[in-house]
Parts: sequence; structure tokens; C-alpha cells
Amino acid sequence: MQSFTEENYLKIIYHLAEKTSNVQTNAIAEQIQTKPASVTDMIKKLAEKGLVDYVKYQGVTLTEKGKHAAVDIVRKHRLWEVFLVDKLNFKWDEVHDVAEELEHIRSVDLIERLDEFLGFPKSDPHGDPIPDKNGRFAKTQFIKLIELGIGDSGTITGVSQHSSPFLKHLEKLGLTLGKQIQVSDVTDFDGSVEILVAEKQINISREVAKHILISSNGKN
Amino acid sequence: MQSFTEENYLKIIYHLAEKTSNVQTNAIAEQIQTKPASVTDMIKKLAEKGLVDYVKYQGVTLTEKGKHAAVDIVRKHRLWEVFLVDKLNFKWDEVHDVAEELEHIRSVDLIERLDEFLGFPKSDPHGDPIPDKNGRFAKTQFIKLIELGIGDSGTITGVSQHSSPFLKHLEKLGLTLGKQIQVSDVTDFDGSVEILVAEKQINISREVAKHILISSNGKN
DNA sequence: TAAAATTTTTAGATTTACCTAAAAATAAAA
DNA sequence: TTTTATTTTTAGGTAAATCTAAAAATTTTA
Ligand SMILES: [Mn+2]
Ligand SMILES: [Mn+2]
Ligand SMILES: [Mn+2]
Ligand SMILES: [Mn+2]
Repeated sequence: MQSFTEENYLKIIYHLAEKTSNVQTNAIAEQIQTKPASVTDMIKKLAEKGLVDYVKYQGVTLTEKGKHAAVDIVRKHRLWEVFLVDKLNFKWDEVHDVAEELEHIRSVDLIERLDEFLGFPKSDPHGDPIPDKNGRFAKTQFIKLIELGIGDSGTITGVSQHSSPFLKHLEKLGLTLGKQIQVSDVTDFDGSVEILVAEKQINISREVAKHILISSNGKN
Repeated sequence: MQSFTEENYLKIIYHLAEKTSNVQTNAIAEQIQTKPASVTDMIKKLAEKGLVDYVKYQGVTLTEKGKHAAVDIVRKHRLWEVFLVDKLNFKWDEVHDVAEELEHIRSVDLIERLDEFLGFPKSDPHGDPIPDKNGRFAKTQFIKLIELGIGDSGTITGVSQHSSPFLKHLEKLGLTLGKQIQVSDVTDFDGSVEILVAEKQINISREVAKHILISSNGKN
């Protein structure tokens, strides 16, 4: 069994590995809000436990065992987020920190029953997929809104940033999961994007457009 | 804010103080499954934080601040137990260990919303009262079944033992919360008690009768 | 490819929550 | 009221997860 802290490391490494195959010490340190020296210590420990493969100075990768453990935590995190939003009426920008704690509660029974209670949801309040109890989930294929061209349309199905200010901002703009959007213009000057959503024309910054994930209706 | 460990100490001290005013080091050690020397260390720390009053060799008592913190954890523990039983269909003998972890999740918002979601329950699956958000709750007055005389009757409203084997045993005997019982005989030989429950005559050991709490219909 | 910059690791400490063994205080028994 | 038993505390140490400062390796730049 892993400690609370080890679980956090595994999850962070898992998420970082979605972007780069070899996860760097500094990247982990930044995410976990600690110093690189501490990360090196923990990596050694995880390597001894067979949860990561580690070659000095070459970064880490999760072993199958480590990946399994990480996915298990991701599953718990996302199921709890669904619980908080669907049952306790939290907003999608309020759930992250609490889920960060709840994900470490260890009881297989608890999470299976929670899954059932929630109706076996397939994705969390941010559109992220929820692994099933065997750790399997469909690799969803998103396009970043920023990558769409003028005339392209699609549905908002995810966000790649979970900070409260960002999510509150989207909410205010009416850009929530499931909304249909169409790109009507891209401003040369600052790269901001003009989109049509709910029959309204709005302008969003490049920065915002980068973090909205669209399941495309196909290019125009 | 208190650590996970400090919270456990506060809760244990609170429960022990329900029986004896001055809580002893050894009693805490036994409950918390640690050594008396470790308890002394922790008590000193809690005293420094103003959570307990401590006089060397004289045991501890919770300060108002400490009591408040302890009641808060008890509230969380019991609300989570209600959640597990009412919403996730756990049995009353299965909830304790998980609640032991869940009680440490810190988010005021979470617990208030959970309370509301559960319909502001007044007691947990074992009949124990749930403090409101200000820490107030009615001191329920129970009589131990063992203290009833022949002919006395009442309703099962609590248990003073939460171990799974004990609770499973009660379940099997049909002795669950809310059941009406009447004492029909007390065996001289072993002190076992014959009771009438759901129109059936059953015999329970002294040991069992000691841990069943009755709200009496009045003596006969 | 040598110098400079960056990344990562080691060495040595600190803090928290434990432990064992032994000493000190208190309570119970003789 | 001694002696004995029990309870509690102190002293000194360990393991987990962190830190700072400095050394070593790797990567980038010139
Ligand atoms: Mn976490
Ligand atoms: Mn999420
Ligand atoms: Mn606990
Ligand atoms: Mn209970």
C-alpha cells in the first residue's frame, strides 16, 4: 500500500507522462510544490517499490504497477468530483481541492459503491474520462478550440485547466460542457477568437481558447 | 489547524472523558494503539496548542477549544456514517473504518452540504447523536438493557459497542435500532436475559445486554 | 568542443510521530 | 507506613518527508 504522499507523486507523474514520455525531476517538484532534492528522494523510494523505472539524471516512467496505482487514484478523484457536483451541488470550480483529499480514502468497497450510486458516470465535471474499476477508459480525442479555423464548429467537452478563476470565467461566458460553439473569426492583432455560442457572439482570448477542448463536428 | 493524528487524539480524549473526568495516559494509549510514552509526547503538544489542560501525572481534560475541535470530528464521523448507510447501502457494522478516514477531510463547505444532502439527520446508524454545526446536540438518556427488570420494556435506540462482530450478532438476532423489546426473564445461572422482540422469545448473554441501549417506556 | 547554464543528485539537517528502556511519581497492598 | 505494583514521564533513537547548500551530470550556447 502507498502512503498519501506516494499517491500524490504517482498521480502527478501519471499526468506529466501524458505530455512527455520521460518525466523530469523539476517538473514533478513544481507540480507537487516541493524542492527537486525532495523529489529525487521520493523517486528512489518509488523505484525501490517497483512503481517507477528510474535512471539517474534521465527522469522517471511509471511501471505497469505504478500506472495501475495512479489510474486508481485518478478514478477516485474524478468519481468524488462527480459526487460533489451532482449530489452536493458544488460548482465545477469548487471541487478540486476537496477531491484532492478524498482521492486518498482507501476502501475498494467504498469507491465501487460510490460509482454505482452515481450511475457509473463516464466523465467528471471537467469532461475528463473516469477509468472503470479495471483502470480502462476510452482515450477521448479532443481538439483545442484554438486549433479550429473560421467556420469550424463543435461541442465543448473538456478543459485542460482546472483552476477556479479559469472555470469561473468560462461559466460567466456561458462556455460550459456540452455547449455548441462555432468559430466566426480570429483576430490577427492578438490571436483572440470570436465564437458563436447560444446565438451570441463573444470574444475570448487566445489563452482561454487554448484550454477549451472541443469534440469537433468536422471542419467546414 | 490540527494534523490527522492530533484529531484522532482529540476525539479519543473526548470519548474517554464521557466516562471519566480526568483522562489517563494509558487509556489513551490503549485506544489509539500506541505506547504511553508516545501519548505523553502528544499530550504536551496538544497542551501547548491550548487544546487540553495537562498537569503531569494527573491526566488531561479538553479545553473549550479542544472540545470544540473534538465535537467537530465526531460530527463529521457520524454524518459520513449516515451517508455510507443511507446512500451507499453499507451495513451498520461496515462503516466505522471508512468513517474513521473520512472524518479527517477538511472542508467546512463539504460537511454542511453533506448534512443538508442527508436531510440533517439527528443520529447516526448506531443511534449516536449528531452535533449540529455549532456543536450542539441533545444529551440522549439511555438505559442499558442489562439494567432493566423483568417486565420492563422499551425501544432499542443505541449501542455502546461498535465492533463488527457485535453488530453482526445483533443484526442476526433481529436487535436493530427502533425495535421494541420487553424483558421476560433474567437467568440466575449466567445472568443472561430473555427478551421478547417481534413476538419472538430470545435469550441474550449478559455481555450483549450490557451494550444495548434502551429508551425506556417506563418501568413496569 | 570548450564554456556557461540548467538540471539533478548528494550530504547533512529538521520536524513529526513513533519507539524502547529506564527513572520518577503515584496508588495500592501489606 | 513501608513495601510493592502501577502509571507516567524522560532520555535517547528511528523512519518518513521535507529542507538548504554544494557537488556532479547533462544540456545548451558560443
Ligand atoms: Mn491528493
Ligand atoms: Mn476533474
Ligand atoms: Mn480517525
Ligand atoms: Mn457511529
